[in-house]
Amino acid sequence: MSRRDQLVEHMSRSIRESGVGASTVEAVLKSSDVTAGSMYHYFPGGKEALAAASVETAGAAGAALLAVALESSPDVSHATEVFYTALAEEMEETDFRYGCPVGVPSTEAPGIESVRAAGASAFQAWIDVISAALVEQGVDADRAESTARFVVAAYEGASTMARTLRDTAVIYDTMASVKEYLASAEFG
Amino acid sequence: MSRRDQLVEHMSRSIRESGVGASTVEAVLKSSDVTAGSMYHYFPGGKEALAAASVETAGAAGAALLAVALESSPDVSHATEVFYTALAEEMEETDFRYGCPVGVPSTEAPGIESVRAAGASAFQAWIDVISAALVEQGVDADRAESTARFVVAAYEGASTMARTLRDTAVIYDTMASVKEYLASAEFG
DNA sequence: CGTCGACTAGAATGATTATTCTAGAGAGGT
DNA sequence: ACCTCTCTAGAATAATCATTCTAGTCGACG
Repeated sequence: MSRRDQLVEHMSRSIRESGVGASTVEAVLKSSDVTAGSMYHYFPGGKEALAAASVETAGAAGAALLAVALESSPDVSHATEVFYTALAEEMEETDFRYGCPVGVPSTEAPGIESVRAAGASAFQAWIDVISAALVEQGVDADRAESTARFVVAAYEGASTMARTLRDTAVIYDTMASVKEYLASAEFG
Repeated sequence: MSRRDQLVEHMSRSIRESGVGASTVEAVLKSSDVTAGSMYHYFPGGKEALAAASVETAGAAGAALLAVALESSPDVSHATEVFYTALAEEMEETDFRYGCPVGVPSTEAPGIESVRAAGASAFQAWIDVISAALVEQGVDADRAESTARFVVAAYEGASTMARTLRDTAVIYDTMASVKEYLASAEFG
């Protein structure tokens, strides 16, 4: 793993835990065992550029994961179950320490334009993948797009609330409602 | 308005815009025209205590607003429309600058225990108000509670995404889905 | 072998920050 | 008038941070 990737990885972890504002490059350098010189070689834009890169990387990884899941089993309702369950399990395993690597910076630091733009690309990519799967299931394009937006929004909100309430119930409840919605509305 | 309230107000605004981590007491002091001595008189716990107080205040205000809205017209679907529409309009009016005063710190800084606890109280209070209104509408208690959790989660996620995408479409789409869900599921 | 360019080390710098401290103003009671 | 208690002022402090700088190392390639 290159030093650049190490930096991105550790910055992402720090952002998931504490957000961009409270993440320090000093801590990231230490935990990733990279020196300042190296970091400013790869990221002349400094902390902001590193944060944006970490959002971008996480966004792409999420989109890839979604795409793979929906490829092997194109049922959006089933994919919903898989992703929400994975989220709930990770929350419990990590004692609710980590938020979404895209959702956290997007909520906290959209004032940093490069971070906001990376978050927007990520969200849109996720929406596109889900929307395409819905279209595949016979939903018309407009409704697929708006449904996909709703699905991602519900997921992000559930993640935030679970971490704050320190309880996965909101994840399972939201999952159940989204699935009910998909069952009742998409094929009606 | 007391100096204490000024501090809470300006800290809340700063958090909504930039999160807790990137909010500085220096800036809050300056914008609220209060000196450091006064602040540490009211908040011996410093920045963290001020942030927690601002989350608590915003949570109570939100619960009161919800309660009033649901009292005058106890239809949860209608209240949903009112709140989502208000959110979308505020987003446009303020150029997507401000996030939810409870959701932002809860997403970013649940690692600060006092902030997390204040956020949890706020979310639970909102859930309780909505749940009570659903029970009033004839929904059984368990289902009311889990539906309320879903409603709040969807709202928070929509707020985050709208700010990042700089587009209110996700708010209206999420609102439509939540309303459809309420219509199809709660009285079935 | 030598040189060039990519990459690294890590101390130094300068700015920003939260917090503390000392001193005192002002109201309200006695 | 005087005392006391709450609150305010604002400079001083000490720590932390992002970034820059100088001086390299190392490998590839002529």
